Amino acid sequence: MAKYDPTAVEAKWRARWEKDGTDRTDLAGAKKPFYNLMMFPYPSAEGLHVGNLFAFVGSDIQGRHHRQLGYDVFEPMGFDAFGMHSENFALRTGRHPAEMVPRNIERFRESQLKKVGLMLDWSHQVDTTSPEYYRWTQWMFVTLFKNDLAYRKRASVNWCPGCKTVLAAEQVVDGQCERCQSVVTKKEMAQWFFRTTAFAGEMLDELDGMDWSERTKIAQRNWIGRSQGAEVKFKIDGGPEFAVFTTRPDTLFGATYMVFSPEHPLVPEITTEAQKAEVSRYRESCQSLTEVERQAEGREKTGVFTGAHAVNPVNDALVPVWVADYVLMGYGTGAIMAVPAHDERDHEFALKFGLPIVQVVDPGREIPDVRTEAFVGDGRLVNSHEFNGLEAKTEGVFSITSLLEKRGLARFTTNYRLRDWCVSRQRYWGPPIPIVHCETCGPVAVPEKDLPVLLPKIDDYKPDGSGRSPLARDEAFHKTVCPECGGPAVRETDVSDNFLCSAWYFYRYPSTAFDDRPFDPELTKKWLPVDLYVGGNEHAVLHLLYSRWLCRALHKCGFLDFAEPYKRFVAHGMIVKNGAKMSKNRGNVINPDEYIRDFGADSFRTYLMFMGAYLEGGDFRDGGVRAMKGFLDRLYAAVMPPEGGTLDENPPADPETRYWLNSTVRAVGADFKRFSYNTAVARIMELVNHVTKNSVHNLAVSRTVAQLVAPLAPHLAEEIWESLGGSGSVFDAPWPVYDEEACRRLEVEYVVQVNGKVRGRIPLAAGLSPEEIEPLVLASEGVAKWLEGKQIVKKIYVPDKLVNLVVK
RNA sequence: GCCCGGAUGGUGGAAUUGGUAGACACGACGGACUUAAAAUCCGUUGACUUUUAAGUCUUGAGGGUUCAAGUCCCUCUCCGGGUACCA
Repeated sequence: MAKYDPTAVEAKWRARWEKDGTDRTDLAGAKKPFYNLMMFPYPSAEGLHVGNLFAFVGSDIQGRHHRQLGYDVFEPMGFDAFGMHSENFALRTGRHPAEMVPRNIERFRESQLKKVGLMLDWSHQVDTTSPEYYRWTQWMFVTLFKNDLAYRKRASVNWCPGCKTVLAAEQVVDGQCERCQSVVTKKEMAQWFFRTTAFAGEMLDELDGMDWSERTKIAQRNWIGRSQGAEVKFKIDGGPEFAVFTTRPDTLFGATYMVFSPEHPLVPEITTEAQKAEVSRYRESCQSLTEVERQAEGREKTGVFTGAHAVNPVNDALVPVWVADYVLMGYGTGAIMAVPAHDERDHEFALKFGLPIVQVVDPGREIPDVRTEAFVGDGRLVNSHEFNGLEAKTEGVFSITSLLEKRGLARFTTNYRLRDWCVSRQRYWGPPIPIVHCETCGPVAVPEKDLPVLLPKIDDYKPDGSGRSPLARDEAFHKTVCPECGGPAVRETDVSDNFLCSAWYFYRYPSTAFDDRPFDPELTKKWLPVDLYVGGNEHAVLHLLYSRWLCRALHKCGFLDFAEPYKRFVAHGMIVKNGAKMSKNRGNVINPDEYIRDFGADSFRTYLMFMGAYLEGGDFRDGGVRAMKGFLDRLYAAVMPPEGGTLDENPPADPETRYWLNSTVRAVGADFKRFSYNTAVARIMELVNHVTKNSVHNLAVSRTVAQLVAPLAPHLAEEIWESLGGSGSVFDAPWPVYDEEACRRLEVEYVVQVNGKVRGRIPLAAGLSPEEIEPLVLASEGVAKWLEGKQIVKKIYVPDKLVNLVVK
């Protein structure tokens, strides 16, 4: 059998594409722009992971197929090279990130990415660590600062003792640092924040109409977490007023105590002399608790009494005020009214500390005693004086809130779970935050003309845990003058979270040629928002959330005329090996390089896509790539002229061949459209099987096969296309048009069921009427015996498919 | 706990709107070629009863709707992912 040599063929086409500029896009001249974006990788020292390739290939197929459909596809690539992943590795190996990173990038691009056969336009590469890029990352910061979307505040923040830096809420996973798995603690520090909460409501509302994978939207919805309720005003007996947030204002009469978060600023003020020592001891102990300790499964509630009492505004009842860490300062007002009868957490707390439990909701059915178990459900109010009989509901807007609002005791309000994005990092390997602290002017933005604030190359870049970046040790870096008053000043020494670098990289790709603006308005108008973004769902509440927020911010500031960065986002699945998640610990990580070397990129790509459903994920099996090489060999042999022969240049005449050809074109096109790559490969296999079995040697058939397989196996497809005299690149040949008529079979096999059980199959001409079919069915052998002595009470006909006879 | 996915042969996985379950592969078995092996090609391959032929069963478990259920509805089990004291 004629085989092809992937090493030679792939090298040939890599060189050809590069020479001809096949993968480069004329951005200014494009008529039908299609911006095909994939999530850029961070250039780790380990090299590209098979998961990266799975993601990239699935995206590349979309890019290549859109090109076949006549679009001008722009498919760029870059490197997300700032951040702790690179820096931690550098620290471990003792190599400076400034030297290690460029080498990693080089290796990623030249030895790996370029060998995969991705249709990447390398003339627009982006590297987030280059000053030409991070100059504009800093510009983003300055722009946000000037528009009051970036601010500095002292707050209790997540501190990773391993990485010795603060982290955003999104980077704390199960109480641990996303990068190094250290247990995260709380630390009170002054930090830079972006006002992500400012757009929480609109970002949530916008989700409904967005063309995104549903599970990604659900994750964002939960993370933003809207809850509607009321803020109710209480007063400390003989002290200040304070507000609580509740989604159950209807249960106001059931509030038997109040709880303040340990960090609540009113706590020291209201605590009585007698309780001072105990309260301050408790507050200190909360500070030192880690997230893991605080949230430990089944952890008992803790808290202390402040000695103060609050006045319930509806009945003037005095209730004790407690401090407890189950109330969080970062949510609502940092204080709650506790209704132990109708809230599980309050109930647990009340039981432990012997606080009263008053039932105010009557569900109208038998329930356990609220003294032993909280009742959380709908019903009617009781023990609530003038509110008795009103509807009580666990969610929604209640009439009772309006009543309270009229009396000035409460107001409707909406709270979001989302927190402002903490963006400062006490680390070295990131873009310095472009702010200067001046004693007289306060924090001042570095003027745009002075950007970038260059990251100095320092040898001692180890974080010291002091709560300040290693840059704070470099006086030459931070000693400066105030851009406003000219007085002595110090630079901000923290660097930005690297999620800021990745929140805007796709605006930069089209505009890499411009050094006087982050993105060119004309090109941006033409190419953005991104047409299709394919990536992993693990970024649902990180990169995808941040980049949506930044887009909205830039839109509000007048730099973009759209508020959503991606027209469509598709989340691919995760790939596992032999049923188990891949990890270094398990030692079952796949090295893509070896497979590509041994079997070729085309076989590897096609196998990755055949393995399972792209959107669900797949299971990588060892023999798979080899088997796929076997298929591509068979495909090659099937479509090339037979030994000593030629291909028929007439259109195929045989109806069977016409059927297979046309229906495969139809099916593969539909499969590409819905990311169903595994079935697309199966369809092509069926067509190839037909061609082989029937020795079809036909030019049109062969060329079509090359086009069908091209997005999957681009090198091989080009090789076949060229050998068969096709002009130009196979990707510039218009996608074949199928003939609907030829997709129909002339003869079909009817399934005959009796009472829903299959009793026979008869081949019949397609398109017959029930009347024409009936006698043939009744007479057919195998069916007749099931009808003997029975009466047909119903007949169901499904055209060209099935007859079901219901008998008695 | 809550929110999403899943569960189909020995294995990975197919199955547009309910209409032939197991497409397409892998593996296994048998055969051809070969001194032999590899490679390649051809055939068989859900389970059970049984000699053929035929029949029965079969999409995690149990119920239901329907002429017809992997697909729709209810209850439950297990697995994967996300999230977690958010008032």
